[in-house]
Amino acid sequence: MKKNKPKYKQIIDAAVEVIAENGYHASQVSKIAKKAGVADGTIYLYFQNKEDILVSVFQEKMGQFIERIKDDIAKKSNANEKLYSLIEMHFRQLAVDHHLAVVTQLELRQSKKDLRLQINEVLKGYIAIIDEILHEGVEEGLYHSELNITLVRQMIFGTLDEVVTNWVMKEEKYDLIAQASDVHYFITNGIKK
Amino acid sequence: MKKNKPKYKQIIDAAVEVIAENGYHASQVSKIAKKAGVADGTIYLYFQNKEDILVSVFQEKMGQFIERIKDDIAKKSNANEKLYSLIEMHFRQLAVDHHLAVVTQLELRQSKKDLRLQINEVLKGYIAIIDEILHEGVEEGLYHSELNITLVRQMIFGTLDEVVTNWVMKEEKYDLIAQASDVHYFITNGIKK
Amino acid sequence: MKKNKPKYKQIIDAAVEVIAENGYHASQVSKIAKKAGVADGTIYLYFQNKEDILVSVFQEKMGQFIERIKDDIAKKSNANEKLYSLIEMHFRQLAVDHHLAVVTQLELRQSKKDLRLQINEVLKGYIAIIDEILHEGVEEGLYHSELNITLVRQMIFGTLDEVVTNWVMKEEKYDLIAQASDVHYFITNGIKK
Amino acid sequence: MKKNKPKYKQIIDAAVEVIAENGYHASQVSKIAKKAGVADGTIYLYFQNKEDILVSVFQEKMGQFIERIKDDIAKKSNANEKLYSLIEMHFRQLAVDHHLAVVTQLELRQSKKDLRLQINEVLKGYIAIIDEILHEGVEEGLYHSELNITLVRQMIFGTLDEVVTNWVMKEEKYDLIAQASDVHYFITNGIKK
DNA sequence: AATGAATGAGCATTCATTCAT
DNA sequence: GATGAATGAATGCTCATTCAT
Repeated sequence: MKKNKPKYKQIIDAAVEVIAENGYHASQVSKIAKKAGVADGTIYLYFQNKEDILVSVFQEKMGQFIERIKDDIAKKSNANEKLYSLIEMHFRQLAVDHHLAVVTQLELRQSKKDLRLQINEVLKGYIAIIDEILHEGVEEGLYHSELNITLVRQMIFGTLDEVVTNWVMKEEKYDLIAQASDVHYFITNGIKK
Repeated sequence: MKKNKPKYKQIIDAAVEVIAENGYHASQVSKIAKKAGVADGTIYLYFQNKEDILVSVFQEKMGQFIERIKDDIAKKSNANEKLYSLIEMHFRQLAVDHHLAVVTQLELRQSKKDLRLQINEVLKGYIAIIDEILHEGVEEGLYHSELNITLVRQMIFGTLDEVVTNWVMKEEKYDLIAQASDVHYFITNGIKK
Repeated sequence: MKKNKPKYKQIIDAAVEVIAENGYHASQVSKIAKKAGVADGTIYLYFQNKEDILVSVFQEKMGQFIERIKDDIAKKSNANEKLYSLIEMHFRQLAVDHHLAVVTQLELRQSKKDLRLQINEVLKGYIAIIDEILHEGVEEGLYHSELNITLVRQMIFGTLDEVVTNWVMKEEKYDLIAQASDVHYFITNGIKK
Repeated sequence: MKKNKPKYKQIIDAAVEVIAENGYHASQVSKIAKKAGVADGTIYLYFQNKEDILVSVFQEKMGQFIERIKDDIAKKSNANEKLYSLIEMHFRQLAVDHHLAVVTQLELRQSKKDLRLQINEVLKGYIAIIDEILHEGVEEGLYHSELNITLVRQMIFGTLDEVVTNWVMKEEKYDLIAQASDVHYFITNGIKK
C-alpha cells in the first residue's frame, strides 16, 4: 500500500507547505518534489498526476479532520453538546494548523471544477456527521421536529466555513476558537430576542 | 467616462456569458473579444488587463444586485422584514439569472487570491447592508442587545452563500426562492425547540 | 491563405534546415522558430502542431518535386523517355538539395507511424505518375502487355529510393545523377544477358 | 557467453513481441522486461542499453534470416536459380512471421540514425550474398559482363524491401510469396518487350 | 545474479498583452 | 479609436538507466 510508505506522507506534507507558502498557482510539481526531498519523477510513483496530489492532500487531511471530530463527538451525551463539539473542533483544528487553514480556505478553492467535485466527495463524510447530529437532536426532542435537515446542514456548514475564511483573510489576528460558543448559540437560538 | 460607452457593457456582458458557458479557465480574452464583437486589442482600451474585466464584471453585476436589495429593503418597516427581504432578493436575483449564479458561485472562485481580494471589496457594500439591518434590529429591540454583529453577519452571509452554491451545484433542480422563509426562520430562531 | 504568407515559407524552410542539421529527434519547435526568425508562438499561427510542420514540409517540397518531374515528362514523346526523365529528375532534385535529401531519405523516416501515413498520401501523387508512364508504355507497345503494374511500380520506387538512400549514407561522395542511365537500363532490360 | 543464456533469448523474443504489438515508440524497457518475466534492471545485465536490445533483435533474427537463405541457395546450381531462391525465401520468411515483418519493415525504421547504421552493418551479410550471386551470374555468362554490381545490388534490395513494405502496409491482404516469380522476372528481364 | 525504487533531463504548447498600421 | 498579428515565458510528465539491497 503506497499510502503507508514514508515518501507518500512526505509528499503530501510538502504539498501543503508549498501551497500555503506560494499559493495554488505557483505550486509547481518540481517545487513540491524539492520540498519533499525527492526527485520530480518520484512524485509519479506515488501519484497519478498533479491533481491527484491535491485531491490526496485534501483526503488525507480532511480524513484526519473528520476522524478527530468523530472521536470527540462520541464522548458527548446529547446532540447539542455534539454540535458544540463539532464547531469547536472545526475551529480548533484549523486554528492550530495555519498551513492547512490557508490551503483549505483559500488556495484549494482556486482549483478547477473537477478537482472541486472530488473535494466535495470528501466533504460528504463531514456532511453526514452534521446530518446525524441533527437527526439525533430531533429524536431527543432538542430540535424542532419538522427541521429541514438538508437546508440546516447547509447553513451550518456555510456558517462555519465563512467564519473560518474570514479569520484566515484577517490574517488570523483574533482568537477563532473563542468564537465557537457564540456560533453555537446563534445556530441553536438564532438572533431573535 | 468609459463605463458608459456601449463597448464597455458589451464586453462585460460577453465576459459573463463566456465564463458561464466555458468555465473560468477556458475563458480567454480572445473568446470574450469575439463574443463582444470587438478585436482583442480593443479590450485593452476599456480594461487594464484580464483581471480588470473580471473585477468589473463583479462590480457591475453586484452593484445592481446590491442596489435592488437596497431599494426593496427601503420599503420595509422593521429589521426583521428587511432581513427577510434581503434573503428573498438574494435568492431571487440569482435564481432568475443562471449565468450570473454560475459565475459568482462557481467560476469566479477559481480566480487568483488578489482578484478575490478585490471581489471582497465589492462585497463590503453588501456586508454593510447586513450590518445596518442587524443594528436596526437591536435598536428596535427585535434582536439580542449584545449581538456580536461582526460574527452574525459572517454567519448570515456564509449561510446564504452556501445555500445558493448548493443549489447551483445540484443543477438548480429545486426552487431556491422557496427556501427563503426557512432560512429566515433559522437565522432568527435557530434550530432549538 | 496562410500558405502564401512569407512566414509560412520561412518556417518550412527553417524546418528543413534544422532537421537536416540536427536530426529529427533534436529538432525542437523552438529551434525551428529561432532559425525562421520568429517567436515560438508564431509557429502556431501557421501550423496546428509540430507534426503539422513536418507534414507540411513534405507536402510543400514533394509537391514541387512532383510538379517539376511532371513538367519535364510532358516534354518527352514516349514512355521510355519519360521513365528516363523521371529517374534523372528524381536523382537530380535530391542531388542539388542536400538538406532535402537528408530529410526525406533519413530523418523523416524516424517519424511516428501516423506521420508516415500522411507522407504516403503525398507520395500517391508520385506513384500515379509512375503508373501512368507504365500504362503508356504498354499502350505504345514498349513494355510487356501483361505488365503487373502495381508490382512494377513498387519495384521502380523501391529501386530509386534505395539508390538515393545509399548515396546519402555514403555521404554523397559520388555522382548520383550519373547513375540514372544504368538504373534506367536495368529497369527496362534487367540483368540478363 | 551471455547470448546462450536463456534470459538473453527471452528478452529478445519479448522485444519483438512488444514492438510488434505496441509500436516502436510505446515499447518501453519496462514493458519488454515485464513480457520477458524479468526485472527492469536485469535487462542491463544482458544488454548495454535499449538500443543494444534492438540491434540484437535485428542481429539474431536477421542472422537466422540470412542463414536460411544461404542454406537454400547452396542447393541451387546456377546464379539465376539462386537469385530466385533468395527472392522467394526473403518473402517467405517475412510472410510466415507477422511480428518480424512489422518490426523490420515499419517499427525499427523509426529508430535513431545511429541505430539504423548498426542495422546496416547487419545487412552487409545479406548484401554480400546478393553480390556473390551477381558475380557468379556474370562468371556463368548469365548476366551482363559489365554489370554495375554495387548499383544492381541496391536495386534488388530496394525492390525486395519496397515490395515487402507495401505488403505489410496493405495489412498483408494478398499473397506475398506469389509475387516472387514476377519480381524475379522483372529483375532479370526488365520491363521492355 | 537479480531486483525495482529512485532519478532528473528534456520540450510542445497556450494565451495575456503589445504596438505598428 | 480600432485592429489582430506577433510575442515569449512558463511547466507537467515520461522513461532509460542506476545502484543499494
